[in-house]
Amino acid sequence: MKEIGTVRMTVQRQIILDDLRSAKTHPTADEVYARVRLRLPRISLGTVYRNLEMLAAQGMIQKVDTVGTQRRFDFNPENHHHVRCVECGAVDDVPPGLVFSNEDLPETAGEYKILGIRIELLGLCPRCRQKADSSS
Amino acid sequence: MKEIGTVRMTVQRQIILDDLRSAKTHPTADEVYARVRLRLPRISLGTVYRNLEMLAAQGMIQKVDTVGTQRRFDFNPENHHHVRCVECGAVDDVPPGLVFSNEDLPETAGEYKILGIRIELLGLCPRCRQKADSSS
DNA sequence: CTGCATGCAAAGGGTTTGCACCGGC
DNA sequence: GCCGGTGCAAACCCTTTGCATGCAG
Repeated sequence: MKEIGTVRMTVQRQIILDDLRSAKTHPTADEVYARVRLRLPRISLGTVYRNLEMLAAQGMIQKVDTVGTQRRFDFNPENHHHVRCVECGAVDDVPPGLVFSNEDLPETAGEYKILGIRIELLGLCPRCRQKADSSS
Repeated sequence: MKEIGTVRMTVQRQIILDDLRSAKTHPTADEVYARVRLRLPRISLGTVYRNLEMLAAQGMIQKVDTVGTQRRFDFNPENHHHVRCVECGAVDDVPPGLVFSNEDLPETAGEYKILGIRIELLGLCPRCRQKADSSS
């Protein structure tokens, strides 16, 4: 168990958090980097990664891990699921209760003790849906 | 839509498939590589990747994508979920029907048209469970 | 013979890290 | 002033790819 010392609120961290909260999307680290750089031209990508990771560890934001693609981040730390567009990679929130609520979690599965579940819906976003319709 | 030509059954592909089917675990590409090399010392890791990918595309095996870790492969191509041990990374099958059956899939979520779902249970394997108990 | 598959090695892409300096508290 | 944070660049790690050669059908 590693003890964490004091967490400082640096300008960088503040602006990263601001950006995430105001964008209300699910950006990747480099998208955050690109935007934050407009306000803080000398910030480094490493710092962005470090801060996103740390903010997630503090429970102030949430990591959205998706398989085979870049990690994304969510300003909303509440536990909820995500949909990913298989065409364009867009990620959005799933209305709560739609597919699985945590009460449904079994205590064990086979010989495993269950601690959590990761769910990722795959689908077509409105935009790509239209494109698919009009091209068929 | 890319047309696939004839798929040949090479020695390499046969042995990789054999290995996966007899191991009945969920190995990573390099674990397969290590074992197959005992029988085929000159095989390359690239070939292992290419074949695993191809066998999965043919529906003869299944990819087990887990977030933030190495990809794993499953000799069983049937659609089923997996549990991953958060301690040691071990991956096992979840008894069918335990958490979610595909009939439960909604057609839409928000504005997205739903095509599929990826579920990954997180837990403690029997071994790590014991370790945790005895150390507390 | 044809063209898919292989071995090798290099490139790729996202993420992490070592280090010296910087700046919150 | 102390110690966590930063910028920079290099390292990492898994996976993919280009290319000349090999071999299945």
